[in-house]
Amino acid sequence: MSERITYFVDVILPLSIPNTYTYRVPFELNDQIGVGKRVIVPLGKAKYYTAIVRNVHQEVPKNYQVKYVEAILDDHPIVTAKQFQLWDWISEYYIADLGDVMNASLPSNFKLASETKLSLHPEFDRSEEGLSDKEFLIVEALQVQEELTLKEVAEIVGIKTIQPLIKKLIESKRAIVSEELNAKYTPKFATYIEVDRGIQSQDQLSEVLNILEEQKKNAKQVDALLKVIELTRWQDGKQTPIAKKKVILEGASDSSLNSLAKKDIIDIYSAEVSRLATQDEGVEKLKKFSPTQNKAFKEIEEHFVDKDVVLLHGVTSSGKTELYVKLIQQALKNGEQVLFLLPEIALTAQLINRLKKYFGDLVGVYHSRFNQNERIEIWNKVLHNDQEQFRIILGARSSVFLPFQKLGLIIVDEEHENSFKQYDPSPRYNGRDISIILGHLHKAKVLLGSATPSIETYYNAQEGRYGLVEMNERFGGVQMPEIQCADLEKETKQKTMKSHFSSFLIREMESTLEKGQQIILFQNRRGYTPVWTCEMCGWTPHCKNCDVSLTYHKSSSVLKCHYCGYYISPPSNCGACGSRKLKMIGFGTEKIEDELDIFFPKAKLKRMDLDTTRAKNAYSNIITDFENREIDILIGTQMVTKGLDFDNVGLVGILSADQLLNFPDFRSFERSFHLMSQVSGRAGRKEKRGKVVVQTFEPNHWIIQKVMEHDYKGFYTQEILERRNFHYPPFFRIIVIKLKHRKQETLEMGAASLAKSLQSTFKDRVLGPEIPAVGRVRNLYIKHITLKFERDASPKKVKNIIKEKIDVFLSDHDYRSIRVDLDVDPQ
DNA sequence: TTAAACTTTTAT
DNA sequence: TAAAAGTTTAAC
Repeated sequence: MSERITYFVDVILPLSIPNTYTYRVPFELNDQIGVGKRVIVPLGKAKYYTAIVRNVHQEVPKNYQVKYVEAILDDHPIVTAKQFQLWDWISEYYIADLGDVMNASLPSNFKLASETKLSLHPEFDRSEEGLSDKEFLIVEALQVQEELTLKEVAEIVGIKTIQPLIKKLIESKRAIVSEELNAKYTPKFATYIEVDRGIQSQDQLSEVLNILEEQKKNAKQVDALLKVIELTRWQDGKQTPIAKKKVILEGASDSSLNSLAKKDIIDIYSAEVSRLATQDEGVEKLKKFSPTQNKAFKEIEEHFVDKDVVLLHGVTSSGKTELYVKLIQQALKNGEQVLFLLPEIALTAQLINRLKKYFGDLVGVYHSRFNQNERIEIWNKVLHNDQEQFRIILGARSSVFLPFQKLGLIIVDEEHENSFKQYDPSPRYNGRDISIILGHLHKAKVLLGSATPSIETYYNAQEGRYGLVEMNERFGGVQMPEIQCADLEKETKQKTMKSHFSSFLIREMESTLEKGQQIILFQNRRGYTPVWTCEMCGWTPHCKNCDVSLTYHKSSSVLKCHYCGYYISPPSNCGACGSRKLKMIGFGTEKIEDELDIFFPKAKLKRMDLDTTRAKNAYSNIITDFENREIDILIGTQMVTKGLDFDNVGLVGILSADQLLNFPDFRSFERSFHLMSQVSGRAGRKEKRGKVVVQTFEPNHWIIQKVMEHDYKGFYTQEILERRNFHYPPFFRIIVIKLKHRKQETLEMGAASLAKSLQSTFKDRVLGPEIPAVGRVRNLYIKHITLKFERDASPKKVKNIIKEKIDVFLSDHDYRSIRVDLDVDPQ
């Protein structure tokens, strides 16, 4: 046995705590302790948490009494050294606590936490003497149900502060509490059947059957055995076990199978199975590249010789996916793992199936719709570098946290999408940017793909930091769609508008429908929210917790707040002047649907937005219906712009470009260009040239002109100038400090004071404090301070100063209750 | 006065 | 994250 060395471990707790905590390892666990393993540790008076070992050492901590590690959960590390490096980087760059990074990384079922349960004291004599009403209620409930969680106790007595009550019950020896630690991940088991190894030859089997058949009462067992034999597959003298469930489904009875097992004719046993659906191997072969694709592929390979990151700028349907497939094939051949990142909304069944056709089970999908147990299985497969499954991870931003062993290639498709950025909770990371760091750690190559690259990425490519490969032609020579504007100002003057539809758009829609083609209408949610308003004085009902007006939801007929979920039924008279004349203004997708029903009574309409796709299969049902041409007009938000390939779309309509353009932030032009170009890309496939109609009051706006001309470079050239002139990314880095407090006054004074302190060091790089578009959410007032730093400023130094200033600020008694959140590189 | 609600702090 | 400690509020 090893010596009695006293080890300590620094662990990361899954909490928003700035540092690691140190625990002592009991001697008997010395042999098993290790970095990257999960341990159970006590925290506070009674609670236990799952923590990750970051460090093992022998330094005795001063200043506090160390507690012991309670247990070690893993035989092998579940977090790799490279992951720790990535966590450290994220924690530093995004100014986030390590515990938050851990929470974002680990599937939550890896974490067990203790739950406090209340039960009767064994010596409690059940007398009700001296019990208060509430104590009596609890004791009574405990006589029915042995254990109660604290939540249940709170429900029974109907109050929130139950701690004093419980304390009393414990002191008077009527109840006790216990901590229960429950594992959340449980492997799934299934029962299998095999023919006993002793009787596997044809002769032996028939002999057994003959013996069985001699007795009439064995008839059922004979049937069952025949079923087993019939279902069992043999290969090279070995049998593949079959699921017992299957045999029973085929008519064999449970009891006869058990009797057969007793007679050692078959073996019944239980084995761990995967929750992840498996299907067949990849079948599709890669088609021959077009000359454009060939050229692009060669260029990518050349760039990868001396550059780690390459931007593939290819217009919609230029055949980027095939290039990805070939790159993936090469990485697989080298025995490397591949990460394929996509924005969540682009992770559609269409794309997943397409990749599965090439790679079969080698593709594993990882995103938020998977349950936590499935995520653990994927985690383990990636960790153990499984050779048969999950060589390619197709996932949303959080898949950058998987425990890759040998990552060779990262592809980030739709690189420009702002949904790669996590907004809440901390860490507010950008999946695209992290993938570049991750690539660096693994010495893997990173390919960023987009039809409309982000300004930052394109700039990096222009500067030679990234390799740049362009594909300007659509595959098969399909023409780019023809984009036209509907001039809303003109039509409004001429009174040819039909509600929110221009006569121009309606005409185009009519002729498209006549040709038997389909239509997609795009409508940005913002600015279209339907609001309940008083016709007399303009009053609208507001949320009581947030500074926003309530929006009308037709399906449930309520006025709802988007920020906190507060809702009321629509009032019948005005809250200001008492008038009974209230009506809806603005229009959402629902309203458009209604109106279209009047204009095009024969057309089949479908709406696709957050409301209609909430149900599990709703999304793919709509897609399938559209593919099968059971829908003529599809109306939707952002969702319709991503990852969908249809080949009968004759027309795409953008209902209001102005709402996009006039959004007040520095990215609004970029976002408008991306969105309009992306939606346009849905029009026209397979030989047919599609049409796009953009409704706008400003048809001469330069962004709209660039969209119409399909001129990305023109757009970039002008936009990058604006960014340089006004000190925005990529020339400057932005950090937003968000301050929140219940009291407006405290917040205002605090924000001003912090801004002043920052200004003393950073001068005019500090902007604000400003009240954001929504100045109060969930009863908290909000103020933003924006910091802009030159690209070459040391991020480390800058962040240390910011942290220090905030620490000083929060140590002020007046301001310490102000909540401070940081957003580095906000979107 | 007191119980309950609400805030802030702390944990190794 | 959750419990303890500290502070405010509402009810009588």
